[in-house]
Amino acid sequence: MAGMESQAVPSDQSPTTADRILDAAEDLFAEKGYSATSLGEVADRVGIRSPSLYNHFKNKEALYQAVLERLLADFSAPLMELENGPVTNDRVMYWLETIVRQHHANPNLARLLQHAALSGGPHTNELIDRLFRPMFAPRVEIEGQSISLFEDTGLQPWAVMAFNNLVMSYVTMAPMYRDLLGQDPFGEEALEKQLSLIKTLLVAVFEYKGS
Amino acid sequence: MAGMESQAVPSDQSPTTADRILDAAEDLFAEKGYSATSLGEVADRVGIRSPSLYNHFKNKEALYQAVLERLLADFSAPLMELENGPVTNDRVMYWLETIVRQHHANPNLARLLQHAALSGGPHTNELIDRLFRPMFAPRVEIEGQSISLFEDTGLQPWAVMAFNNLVMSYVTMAPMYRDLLGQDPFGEEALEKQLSLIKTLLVAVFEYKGS
DNA sequence: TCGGGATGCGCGATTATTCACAACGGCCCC
DNA sequence: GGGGCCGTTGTGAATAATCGCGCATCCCGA
Repeated sequence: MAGMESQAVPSDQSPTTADRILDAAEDLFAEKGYSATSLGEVADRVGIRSPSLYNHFKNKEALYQAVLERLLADFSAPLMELENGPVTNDRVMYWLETIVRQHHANPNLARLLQHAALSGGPHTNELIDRLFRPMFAPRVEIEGQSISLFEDTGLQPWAVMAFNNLVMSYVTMAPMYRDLLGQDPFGEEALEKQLSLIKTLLVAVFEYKGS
Repeated sequence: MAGMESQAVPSDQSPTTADRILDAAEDLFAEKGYSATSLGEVADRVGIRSPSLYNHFKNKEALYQAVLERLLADFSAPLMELENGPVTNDRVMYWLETIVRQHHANPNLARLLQHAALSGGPHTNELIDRLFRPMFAPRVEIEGQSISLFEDTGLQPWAVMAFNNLVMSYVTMAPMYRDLLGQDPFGEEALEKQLSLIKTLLVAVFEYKGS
């Protein structure tokens, strides 16, 4: 789940111990949250003893920050791409699809963010600043009447967050989907269904001209 | 936040110690999750020492179950009401509004559920069974073409879950909304905005007849 | 031989849980 | 009405487990 992240190394060689620690820690932090994750468990997954972790990371907090950094690097890319051009309906649609696929490929960032938001701890702010704040920075230009549907009602930022929540909460609620819908929530079939649903919603919003 | 729950007692008298423990525990479990919540902190909020908790609850797990029970009793009511009649667009709309208001009034159930889903622990199943499973039980009758928009594409349960996620993730992401939108996410103004947004989405879906 | 990395040991803090015991209120019986 | 009694609710002390983390040591490959 956290295995095939960005790697600067030439690809074929086996990952360094530090990377394997990051992988294990990412999964555990995402699953149980910061304080409920024990370094002993991280070490167990890597196959070393817990004091060995300190050869690679200063302490638990530093390990968490490193995990966060690696995730944020991956996930802030699509938005920067969106803003490299006019914000049309089509490109918003494409951006949303990219995000959905990305969270399906690695659900851990959504889970980490959800843990942070729930406990309102100090980690929350960095995540907000790096993931969402850029969305509401003074925009280059917003074109088309579609998105301005919300703009003039003051609902636009709320709508943006709503679609984000739609994507991320699917991932954070995945175990529920498995049991309720009887389907692997991260399988190809489920991905197609979620994409189709979100697109339907988005198109409906685009075509809706007010009651 | 967890103060004015259902009370069988004549109302005016001060709440029992057990109730005050439940209130404190509910807030803490919802904020930090099960294992990150310490009984010492619960006891502190009540104003007693932690061993005293054992006079009212067998152990930590039993306390958690009691908290859950009280919440589920409150939150499963609206759905039962929905199913006491034809499932028309108007009544679905009304049901959704009720749910939104309920989660705004007490965000703790959504938070508890989110913690459970994230860690996929044993608490998840009971929540699913009591909150969501009834939604997908063989229905009495679904009327109107609106909802069947999803039905014949096999997306209907997904759509139901999507709107639920929309409501619940707003609550679990509340700290983010406070910082991003600069507004108390549980204030009256925010509630109106979220209601308006969700209604807009729902109407858009109702009126959308396929691209 | 040198040094990065793994280890065993152990300290101090926190945690859930148990237990013996004290305060207190009501209740029966004389 | 008063004295003994008991059940409820509180307490401090103690226990065993777990955790983050520091330290001295050792191993192994360059």
